[in-house]
Amino acid sequence: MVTIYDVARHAGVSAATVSRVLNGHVKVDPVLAGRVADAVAQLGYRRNAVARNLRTRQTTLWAVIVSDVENPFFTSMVRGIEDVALSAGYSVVLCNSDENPEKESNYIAAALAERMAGVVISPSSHRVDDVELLLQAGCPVVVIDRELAGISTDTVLVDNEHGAQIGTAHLVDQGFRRIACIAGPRWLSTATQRLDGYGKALRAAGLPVDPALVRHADFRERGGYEAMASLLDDNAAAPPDAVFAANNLMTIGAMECMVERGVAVPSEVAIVGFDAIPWADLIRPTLTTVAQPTYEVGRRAAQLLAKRLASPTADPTHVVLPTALQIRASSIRATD
Amino acid sequence: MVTIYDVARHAGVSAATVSRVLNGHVKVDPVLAGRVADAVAQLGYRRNAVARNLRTRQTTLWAVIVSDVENPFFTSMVRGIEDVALSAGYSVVLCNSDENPEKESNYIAAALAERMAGVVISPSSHRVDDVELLLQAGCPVVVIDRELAGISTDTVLVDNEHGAQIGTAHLVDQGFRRIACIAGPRWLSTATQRLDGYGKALRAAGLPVDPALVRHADFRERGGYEAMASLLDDNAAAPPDAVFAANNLMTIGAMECMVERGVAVPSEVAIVGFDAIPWADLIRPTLTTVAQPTYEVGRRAAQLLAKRLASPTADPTHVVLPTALQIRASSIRATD
DNA sequence: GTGCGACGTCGTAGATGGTGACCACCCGTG
DNA sequence: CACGGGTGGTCACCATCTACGACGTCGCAC
Repeated sequence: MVTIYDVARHAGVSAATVSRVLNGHVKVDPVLAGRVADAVAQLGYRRNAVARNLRTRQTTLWAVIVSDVENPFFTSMVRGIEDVALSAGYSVVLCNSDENPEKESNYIAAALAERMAGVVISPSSHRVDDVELLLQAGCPVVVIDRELAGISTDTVLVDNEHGAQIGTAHLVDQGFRRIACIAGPRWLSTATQRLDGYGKALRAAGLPVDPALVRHADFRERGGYEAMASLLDDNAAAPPDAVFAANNLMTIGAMECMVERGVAVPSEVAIVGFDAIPWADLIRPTLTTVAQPTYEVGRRAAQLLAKRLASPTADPTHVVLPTALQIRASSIRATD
Repeated sequence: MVTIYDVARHAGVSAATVSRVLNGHVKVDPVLAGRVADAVAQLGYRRNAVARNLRTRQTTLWAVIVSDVENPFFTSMVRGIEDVALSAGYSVVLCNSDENPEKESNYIAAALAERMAGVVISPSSHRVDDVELLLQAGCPVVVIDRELAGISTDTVLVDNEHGAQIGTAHLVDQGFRRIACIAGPRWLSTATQRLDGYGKALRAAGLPVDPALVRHADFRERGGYEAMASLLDDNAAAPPDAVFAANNLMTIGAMECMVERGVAVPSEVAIVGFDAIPWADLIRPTLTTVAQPTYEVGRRAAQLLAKRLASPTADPTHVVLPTALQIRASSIRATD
């Protein structure tokens, strides 16, 4: 591997001058600069970021730790982060914690060990100590999608409670009365807030919140499927006439369960899901969803991180983005 | 940030001894080792991977450069890579080249600069020089999904030609005669091989390959949509009765175009897509696809990379995995 | 019991590649 | 000739690893 010294020798200057040419924040005689540039090209020199990072005590890498790369919600967000990061001169490395706190811990340790410039994380765990570690080490963190209690960082969330409320209220408006909820894991703020929104909408309509109509699952397709199956099995006497599913993959799972069992949607059971679903227009019936501005969540998070790197001591910013109900066929009550 | 010297001082030993305890491949007096471990715990020491990477001239990071994170095909593959990498002691960082050769170049430069241990790449460009750079620098590369001509690396592909052939032949078997093809970018091996398979199936059935029924698009949803629109517009006199779409997102796009225009699938135009599509069972009609073993592609690629790191001089391995036709409703000819 | 050699363990010091503060030098100008 | 601004070289430093050498201990032989 060719080093800066090889370049210096080849160009007949000192290594420091090569470094100056490479970084460009100090003036160098154009003649020498030219010789250096030639030497770099001829030798095929590429600077060693590892050595550079060690000396400068900083890197240009951002770690983005998402809880499920296979969920289109997160990949769209990543695109938003990337676009901002690249234009700010940073590179994004994506880490998939797979809803697994242990993997998440490992990636945080790696981010710390590699002295990454910053971290954007959608926490898979409600534990706060790993993130605390990052902050103690002076590594800026932006928390997205999921709130982390008891810790003060820049945050970008969406209005989960309100989104769930309008989604559920829409079902109420349509005349459904036994509205079930497939909620997420109890320890995730997104899950509890969406469950709260569901409850609020029911109470606002004077409807009871029946525990028999609420299931907690894991935000995965399989979990949604099983929750739906359990809702149908356990309420055979008085089945739900509608379901509010707290994320996209669980909505899919619930749909698959109903298709498999021949439950007609929406005439027997209507459904509204949280999170947009790719090609929702092709699914029959088309799915009513509470859409989040996923790309925008990523973009804002990246902007916050860039700003924090510029001024580390500013007060944490909390951004809450709005959701929007997109009404399609799956939630429309058949007119008798 | 606490360094190995701080630990050494605290434990009353030399930094070298701390290093030995940390790495564990040299014997150290258990008493000293214990003191070191205590000091590490008390001070909250975390070793600086940057310095370590510099000194050892190696890292434990793999760069996985995919051409589109938003395509479920790639994310599933990434999971396969991850699972192997983690169990082999490596961490995976995911880079999204977004089908953009320039971004790809940047990420390769970053992988090189950061001296990553290895790279798994699904090339967005047919240019070979960037990958050549990696190889010259001694960084092992595994190419996946797309062939890179004129370069010798470990490779994991699927049998694109055969997959396309059985997909198209299935349409022929169903009695369709004007079978169009929405092909991918001309410079991607996956695209040309699938187009070849399409042609082969037609010729085997004694059908002509009509250029008016072939469109090249960009493997994106939008591209599939536009290609379908163009196929319908330009062949208004004698429209295609079936379409073979060369990847998942373009299949979706083509479907959306047909839904929008009220073209009935499969009675007016049937469709078969390459690549599985998530929740294909929920789409109406359900989609016939040529499925690839995506997770397995990732797993095998990771295994090859791990093996290459162990023995860098072994001959390159080429793995070709089979595809399988999954027949659903979108390709079934209505019986008159 | 003493001396010597072997072995095991630890510390010292140099190396890894690059950066930047500091200093010396050159040249132009007053 | 003195002064100063601009340039380039020297060298210390970033945090860690490891080759080498030193030292202590133990065993064995005389």
